[in-house]
Amino acid sequence: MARELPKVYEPKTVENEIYKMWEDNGYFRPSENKEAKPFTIVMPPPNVTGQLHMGHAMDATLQDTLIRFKRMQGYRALWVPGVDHAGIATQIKVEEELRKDGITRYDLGREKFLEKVWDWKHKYGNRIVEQQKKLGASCDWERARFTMDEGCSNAVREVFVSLYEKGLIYKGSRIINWCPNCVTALSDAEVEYVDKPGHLWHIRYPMADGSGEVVVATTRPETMLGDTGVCVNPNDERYQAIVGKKVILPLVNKEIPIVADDYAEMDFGTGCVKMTPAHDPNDFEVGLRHNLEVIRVLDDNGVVNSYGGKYEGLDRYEARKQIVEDLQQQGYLVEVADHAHNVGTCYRCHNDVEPIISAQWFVKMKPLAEEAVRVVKDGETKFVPDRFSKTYLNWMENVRDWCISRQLWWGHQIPAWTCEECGHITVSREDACKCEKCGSAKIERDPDVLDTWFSSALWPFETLGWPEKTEDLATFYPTDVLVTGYDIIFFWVARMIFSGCEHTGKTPFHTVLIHGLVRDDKGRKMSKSLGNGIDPLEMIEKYGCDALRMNMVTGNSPGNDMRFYVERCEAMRNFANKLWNASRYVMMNLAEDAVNKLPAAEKLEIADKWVLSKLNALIAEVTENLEKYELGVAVQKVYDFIWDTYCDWYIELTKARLYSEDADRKETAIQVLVYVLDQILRLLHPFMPFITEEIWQSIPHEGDALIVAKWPEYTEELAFKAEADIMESVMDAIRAIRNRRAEMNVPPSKKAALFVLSSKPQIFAEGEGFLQRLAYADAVTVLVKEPENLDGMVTITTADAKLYIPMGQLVDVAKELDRIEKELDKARKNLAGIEGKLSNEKFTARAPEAVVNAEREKAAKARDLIAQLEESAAALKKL
RNA sequence: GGAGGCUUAGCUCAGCUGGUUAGAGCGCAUGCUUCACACGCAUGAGGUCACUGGUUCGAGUCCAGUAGUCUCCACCA
Repeated sequence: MARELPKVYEPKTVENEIYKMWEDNGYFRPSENKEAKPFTIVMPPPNVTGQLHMGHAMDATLQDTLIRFKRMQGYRALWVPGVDHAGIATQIKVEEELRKDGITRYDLGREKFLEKVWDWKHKYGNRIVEQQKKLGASCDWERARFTMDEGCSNAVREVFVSLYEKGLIYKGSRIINWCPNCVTALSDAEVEYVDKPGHLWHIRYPMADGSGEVVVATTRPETMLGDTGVCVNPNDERYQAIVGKKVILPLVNKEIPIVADDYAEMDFGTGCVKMTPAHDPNDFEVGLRHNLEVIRVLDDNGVVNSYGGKYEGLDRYEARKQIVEDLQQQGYLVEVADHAHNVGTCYRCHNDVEPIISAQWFVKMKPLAEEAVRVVKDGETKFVPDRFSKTYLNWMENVRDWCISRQLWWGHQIPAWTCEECGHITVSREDACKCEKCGSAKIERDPDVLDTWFSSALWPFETLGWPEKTEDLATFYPTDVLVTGYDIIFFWVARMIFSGCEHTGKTPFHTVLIHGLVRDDKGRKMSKSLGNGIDPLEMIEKYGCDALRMNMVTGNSPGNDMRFYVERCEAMRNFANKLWNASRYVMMNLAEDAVNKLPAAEKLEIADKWVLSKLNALIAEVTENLEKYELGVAVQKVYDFIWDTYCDWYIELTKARLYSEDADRKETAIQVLVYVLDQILRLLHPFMPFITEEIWQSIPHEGDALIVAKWPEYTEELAFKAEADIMESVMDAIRAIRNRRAEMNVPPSKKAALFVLSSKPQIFAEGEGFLQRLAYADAVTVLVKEPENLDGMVTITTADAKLYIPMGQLVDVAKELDRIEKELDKARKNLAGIEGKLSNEKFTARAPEAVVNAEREKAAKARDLIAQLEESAAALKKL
């Protein structure tokens, strides 16, 4: 009987059904087996506004591969999914929608606006989840979390209050990065510096006493409206006399002092720097030291305010233009030089960020960083690859206080109430109704919300129930591996580590597996503006999810970017099809009532023992590679085994038996075929979950589903070294014959007799069937001595045998001799190399014995080959 | 100004703790209606592993330097 399967694998029809089957059966939940060790991954929560892109596809594929591997190994594998509320991104999105109706969030008011955002969340928030399911992600959706759900909100509140109580959160006026477009403060990490061509304007500031002038240089002339001083280096002889004097600020006509501070570098520009303490972090520091006034001249929208005099109401760029023009006209502009400089831009909207003095909330980082540095230094958390621990440490050791307040509405509102009577700030776990100091009921809640990353920082434990003492938290925390891209080490990984240490006393994961970015085929970042993004869902539609996943993981090495080639999806689709057809072949030959059971050892033939040995080695290697997070290496080995070892060789080797009349031998072959196929499917399942499950369900199997089947293990009894070697000898002969026939352009349909002379004749007696089928021999004769007549005989030499094929007129003796000479030359060079090594006493004395022995074996083989070739040459010459 | 990555076949990339005849995919060439698969089979061509030194019995693999290239971090107006 034959089980019929379609000739071409159709992923589309399979994937949805399989996924549903897994989900319906609860396979994504960690097993109930309390004896088993837990293994936990928390998923980097995608933005609620997100659309699945290749970055997600790679991230999810790596995580899912690890989770599936561990699940099969018997761990209580838990992959916690969730979605991030993404403060700015989401708010902007909803505001854009409102704009279509011609309204702003201010028209609606905070409460109504937030309702709109929640509406939006309920409407679109599940889209990214559905897309992740298309990737085959085996997360426990029942445990899915949202950074603004009740539990996470509680966690955020608890963390904020407890840090405040410990004095690690404070409110203060500092220079922060301000995005005039998003109208909010940003953290240092949220600023992207871009090299932009600009100018250096040299401006004349006359001395107040009329004794001359100083010239200052600036890249942002509009900030001069807020200048409250000029700074020179105390050691600068040019300016010693004028320190303490005053200059007149042009356009503003105001006297400002000249101060001396190391900050001014003598050899940059003129050595004089204008000081704008409200709009430059360095100037702010200098200002503190010298008691300079702080005058903020730009408002929240980047427009000049009333301190800007006649420039009030101008946007910062217009103001710059106007001011430069006026300086020029009034003769204050000395020089304009081209000057490229590093401009901070908003990581969300990419507009220039303005350093502005502003009252914001900060997390005091120094005390928190200490433990976060220690856990990485002590290896309690390891980065893979290791070089990222340096990146991390460098950042953490120099980290500055974290500005966590955002002037947005969408997010966790800061639990702080300011008293209108006494000015005291009440920070509380419960919503406050009166001032904790004076008892006044006239208190007002801080309108700001927290940085989105403030809640993401708690992700590994808030998702498991913290601050409640839940069973999940006890079981699955600390988590095991965090998988993410190097682009968010500072934003997220670093903050999770110090948060975990501070609030749970434990580093949140022992391993951080870092991957790179997915780039387009030209190596460019995939981006909306370039329009070079490739939609993962489109690839899934076209080539199947498994093919896309394979694309993401083959050739992928930790920490390195990869280019996306559609052609590789195609190649992987082909691979899926190959596996599909190999399975079809096995099933076609399978009896209805077949079971998957390896035959007794005495029934196994050399091909069986060979493939089982190879499989055994594969299992050991792949398991080790996966445990070391070398997913790319692991998958390559599985791929090669399936295509090369199983399909191209083993299946072909079994054909003679499968089509023979010997029921017993046939049975053995088919049993081994099924057994190996089953093992292959297990090894491949973490990478290609759908097709492997689909096939596995169709072959004889024990258990309900491959997703929860046992991971293969190395078994000593299945390592048949000697038999595997024999098989390789025969395969060598087959390859050599095919090679010669191809060179001589002999079509496969033209069979020929084959005579074999070997020091190991029994090998070739056993291998006769293989030679017939795979080396186009019609009859195989094992010889005891060299044939008398070599006329019309093609001679092929391998390490273990000499093969003779009577090809009559096709043989060209001169050509034959020529090629033997070539082979001899190669073999002699090879031997010379090995002998060189062996005659080196230092080598034999110092190299490990196994290595030396291996070289000796190689030398012996090389000598045999040379002897054989020489004999052949001599025989030919006689003709 | 610091830190780090990359440089291996025509293209894109693997190569783990030093010992392989240096691999894969795509591409290329030749042949094949072989009863699982042309999304296939067989065979082949193609590499002084950027360069220069060093360590070692032995280096694509470790160390130093050089060149090219990319990235991150940093307050030089």
